[in-house]
Amino acid sequence: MSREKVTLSHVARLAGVSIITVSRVLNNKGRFSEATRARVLQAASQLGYVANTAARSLRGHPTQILGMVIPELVSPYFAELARAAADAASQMGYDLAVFTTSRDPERERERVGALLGGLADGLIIVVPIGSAAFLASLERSRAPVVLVNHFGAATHLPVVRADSFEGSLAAVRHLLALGHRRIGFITGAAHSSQAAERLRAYRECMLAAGLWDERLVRPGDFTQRRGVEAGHELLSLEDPPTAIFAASDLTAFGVIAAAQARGLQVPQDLSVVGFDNIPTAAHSHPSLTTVGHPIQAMGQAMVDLIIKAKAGEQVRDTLVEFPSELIVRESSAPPRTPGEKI
Amino acid sequence: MSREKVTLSHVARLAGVSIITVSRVLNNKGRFSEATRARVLQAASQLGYVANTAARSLRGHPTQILGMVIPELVSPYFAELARAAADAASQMGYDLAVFTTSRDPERERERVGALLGGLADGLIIVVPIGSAAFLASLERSRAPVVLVNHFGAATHLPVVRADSFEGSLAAVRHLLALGHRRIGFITGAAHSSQAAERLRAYRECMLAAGLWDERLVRPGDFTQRRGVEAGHELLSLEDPPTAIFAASDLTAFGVIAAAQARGLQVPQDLSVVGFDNIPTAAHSHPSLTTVGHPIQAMGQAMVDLIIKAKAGEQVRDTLVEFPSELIVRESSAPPRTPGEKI
DNA sequence: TGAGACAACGTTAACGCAAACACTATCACC
DNA sequence: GGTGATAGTGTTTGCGTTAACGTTGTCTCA
Repeated sequence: MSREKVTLSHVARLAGVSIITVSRVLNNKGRFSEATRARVLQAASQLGYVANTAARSLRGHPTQILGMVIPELVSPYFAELARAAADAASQMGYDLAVFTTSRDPERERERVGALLGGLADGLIIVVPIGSAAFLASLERSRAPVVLVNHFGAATHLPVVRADSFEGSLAAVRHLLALGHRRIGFITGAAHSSQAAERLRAYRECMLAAGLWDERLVRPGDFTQRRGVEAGHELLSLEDPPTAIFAASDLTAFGVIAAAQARGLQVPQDLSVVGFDNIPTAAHSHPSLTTVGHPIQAMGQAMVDLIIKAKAGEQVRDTLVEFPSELIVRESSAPPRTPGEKI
Repeated sequence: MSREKVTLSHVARLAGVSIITVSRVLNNKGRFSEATRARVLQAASQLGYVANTAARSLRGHPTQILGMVIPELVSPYFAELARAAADAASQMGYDLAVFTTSRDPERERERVGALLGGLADGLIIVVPIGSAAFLASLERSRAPVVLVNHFGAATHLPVVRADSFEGSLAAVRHLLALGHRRIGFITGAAHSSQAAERLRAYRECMLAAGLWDERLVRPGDFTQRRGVEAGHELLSLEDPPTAIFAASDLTAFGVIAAAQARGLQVPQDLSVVGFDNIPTAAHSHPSLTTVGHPIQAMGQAMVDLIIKAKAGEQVRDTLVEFPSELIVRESSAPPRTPGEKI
């Protein structure tokens, strides 16, 4: 019923015991009589006492909060990743605080420091922010940190990542097996290592098949808007592709929209394959052939690693890698043979 | 270069000054000579000093972190809301920590308390978690809190919300004006007050037009999956609707997928209108007619209110309400007249 | 009956930081 | 040459919590 903050000493006074006794009862740690326990709980509840997290943390008590830094919230892939981590954390009795990457690396560094300086018990970092120096300083801090989808600078920090290469290879081979020869590709965002892997797989596969053509590759940024644009660009070629592999599902949907806007049918006139297996991919028409990561398992792995690190287990140089998997749905089919044009 | 945590006193020792001098230099507060400043900064950087947020917070220093509690990350609407809040917060020099709602109300209450007990300077709560009692206890705590899209129990806490009624009314009237008479509706999640408003507008409008038919209303949950199902349900009626208004864009896309799977064309055979104006709505084919909220402005309003409250300004009973707006795109058109069936 | 065991609770200190206050030079000025 | 202003710096204290240790009281058993 008080209006300002209630501390242990208020509860203690009301219950007629010492501060430390209240602390023990509320933390269920140490010895106390049943009668005391009842009185303390009654007093605490009457005053609406809530422990001050900052003080606890200062004293070395864990906050039960894990921090997660992701590039953005709006992208379905990152949203799913965050959800998976949140689920796993919740199951282990933690809360997950999600932050989006700051544009300013200096500020980013400060924030990571602040998080580890009492706010969070551990940190899940989804993109390699900043330099090798930054990673090195994280290492030195000995804080429980796990990097996700990190392919960059060498580090001893534990890493959870999903392969993009094999899945992309499977996607392109799937299109080749269907009989496609002109297969377009729309890349992901320039700085993304995952995007680089997807492009690498496409390039390698097309080169091996003797089908590489630079004009079939268009830059993208994982967005649907760019998918529409790049789709039109590819379909405007004098010798347009019969299939397009996009580095994200959103981009793939953009391609489908572009194709439909031009009066083309998917998959009859154009096969489209995405990447990410976002929820929408299964519930669109046509449903989307795509490559997926085991996101639930990745979330679990991140949280497990953090908790292990907190418990003092050795996690240096741990690398947990998950496979990507091709999921064939309706948006990919054999190309029309020359004879059966509309 | 140290491996354990570096405190002010370490920096002080290395710089050959007292703790408070280091504090002053790093916070750029109070007086100190240029020489001292340089030595302190050098020492701090050499040791990799980062201020301990918990200790600062305990001392009354703000953390520059705002907390936000949303029901889920994966829904595009909430993701956009979080993004808007994060942008606004960043602009004001704050970081935004996003939490998803816990299933357990007791745990939720604890967490909110913990956040306000030293972790965050303020809290943006997107759904009315729990009871009037919970809101009352939040009020008593005098912490900077703002409720978003709260339509429930009476409270003196500041509220930012967007209208859903007028926009929904406009959507249904738009379909009526196009000539539709059988207009289906797919609701949002059962517990959502926004969903209730959208249904209320639909119902009121259809009743007023003398077109109300209970069978045209199907329960939904804002998801695309459910949109596919409910779409098939509606289109399987003996007298199917010529237009469907869905309480979310994802659901609307589900309806479109269902229609297309049945060989129907949108909008020629079926008009579809969504709600939320998610980014995808503009870049799909057909692009989606929908109702939108001014999400950027809402995010700004949330953060402004929190900051005002922190500064001691009176925000009791403040209600900032934003209008919803119909955005007409390609997915809505006049119904086929009886004569022009396929 | 008194020594010892142990349960129940309290006192004190410390976590890292910054505000309040206190102190010492240095300098200007009458 | 003393007064006071001011710049630069240090000491102390307390934020709310919990760990370590200390104290008190009760009970058991030889």
